[in-house]
Amino acid sequence: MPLPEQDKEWLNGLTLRFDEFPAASDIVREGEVFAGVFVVTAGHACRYKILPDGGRQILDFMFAGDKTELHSLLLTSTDHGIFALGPTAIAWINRDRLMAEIIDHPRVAVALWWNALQRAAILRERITAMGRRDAYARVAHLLCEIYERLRMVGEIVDHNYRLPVTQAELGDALGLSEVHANRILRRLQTEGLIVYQVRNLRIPNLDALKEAAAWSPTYLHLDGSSQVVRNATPVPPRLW
Amino acid sequence: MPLPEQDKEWLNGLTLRFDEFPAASDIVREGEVFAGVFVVTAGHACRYKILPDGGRQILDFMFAGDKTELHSLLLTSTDHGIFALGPTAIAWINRDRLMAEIIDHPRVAVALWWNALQRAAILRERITAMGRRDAYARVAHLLCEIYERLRMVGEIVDHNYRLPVTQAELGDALGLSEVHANRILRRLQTEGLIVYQVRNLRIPNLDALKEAAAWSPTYLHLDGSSQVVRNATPVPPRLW
DNA sequence: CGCTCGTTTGAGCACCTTCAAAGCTGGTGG
DNA sequence: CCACCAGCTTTGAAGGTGCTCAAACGAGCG
Repeated sequence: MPLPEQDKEWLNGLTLRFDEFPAASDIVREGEVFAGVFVVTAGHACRYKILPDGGRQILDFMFAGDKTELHSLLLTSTDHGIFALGPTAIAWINRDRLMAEIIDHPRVAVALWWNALQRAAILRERITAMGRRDAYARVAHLLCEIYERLRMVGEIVDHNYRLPVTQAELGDALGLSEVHANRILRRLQTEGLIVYQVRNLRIPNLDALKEAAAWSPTYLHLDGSSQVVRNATPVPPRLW
Repeated sequence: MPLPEQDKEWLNGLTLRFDEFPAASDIVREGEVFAGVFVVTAGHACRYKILPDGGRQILDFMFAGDKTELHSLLLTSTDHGIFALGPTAIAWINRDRLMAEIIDHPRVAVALWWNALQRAAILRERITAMGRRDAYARVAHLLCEIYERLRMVGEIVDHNYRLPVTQAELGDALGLSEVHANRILRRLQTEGLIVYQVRNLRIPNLDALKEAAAWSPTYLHLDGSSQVVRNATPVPPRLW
């Protein structure tokens, strides 16, 4: 996300082809040989796993600018699927050229790397929420995180964002039942912390919601990130 | 972990200095500026977070061969601490030389990269367990995972491994209370799936435990990994 | 030998689940 | 343009998994 404009354009040149997926369709199926690397250019997707008993766990969300890690080079098959929550557009990346060109674009390499570290931090925060927060704080926390992540890519309009997620999916992301996810959302609504209608979320008072979630921005590592990317690189350019 | 012997030796040459930590001590404190990269050479450590209300969440475990990701280069401060569960020895890595030498050792770069991908996969599996498995399967699942990870580094002796973890810590890792963690362990014990005494765990019938946990090895990506590392690299050598 | 830390067990309770059914809403076809 | 339909949301009621509080037991250590 925190890529300077010039590198973004350069990245466009790497695109193999664009693809679109309708709402509620699989982009990558669990267990299949990983097709390649892609970037979400618009829409909302998520990674998920299906358990033997049919249960589903949503692992994390992917918004515009998010990319798959470079699994395909090293791992033979995926351990999870990727699912388009709403209509979603992606750009498949030419792996060989990506690899080859990264040498000349240290910033991009650093950005990719930084991105992978941030994703891991998000996973750790999710674990923390699922293990040690109750359903109320957990839902509030996730809504805060999505807010901040969408804000970074300019998808927050007047404290509103689209969240094309059913309440069952929200539950699957947080380890809650559909019914309980609904009750928590209703409670947040009656308390005035959110206004959730037709898959659109409005957060009138972000600070209040963050308070309820005990949300802290540190795990997103927003501070130093873009500087690092911008200020040349901490490693010799030719390295990457 | 799946590093060929020659690269291991080479890695030894990169060590800045060795350090030892007693049981139940902090190796890295949460929020501090990240000191650097290190490898656990012996012992058992874990990453953790402390919540505002005092609750603790253990994020994952680090055994011999596990290393910190290269956070220190890109992120200004840690979002989590690292804690020595038992007496633990680590090797601090000389970052600059690591960076510089990686160029000439593509295998090592790939191994590091693969390692980061595997760690993320482990985090995703943990999320799945916490969200969609009950306490019984969750405990069994973690014990299976630790078994397999320790087996890779040769720390399983006759179906036994040391697990220098209190039951409270086990609970903190899985989102359970100390009391409930205890009850589940006792249940696994009476069912003959484990023998757990003085922080030593014996698994008489691994398949039975895996069955109880609905454990599948895919997320560890053990299959292709070492081959990839061994078979030169999928990318031009000079790249990494 | 006493002390501290960890384990074990009991009892009561709460959060969250499951099951069931009714109310909505947006999309589709007649 | 209306009616139907499918999927999503909402609400109620009952039950269970796992928590909290509390206390006893054990074991290693100074």
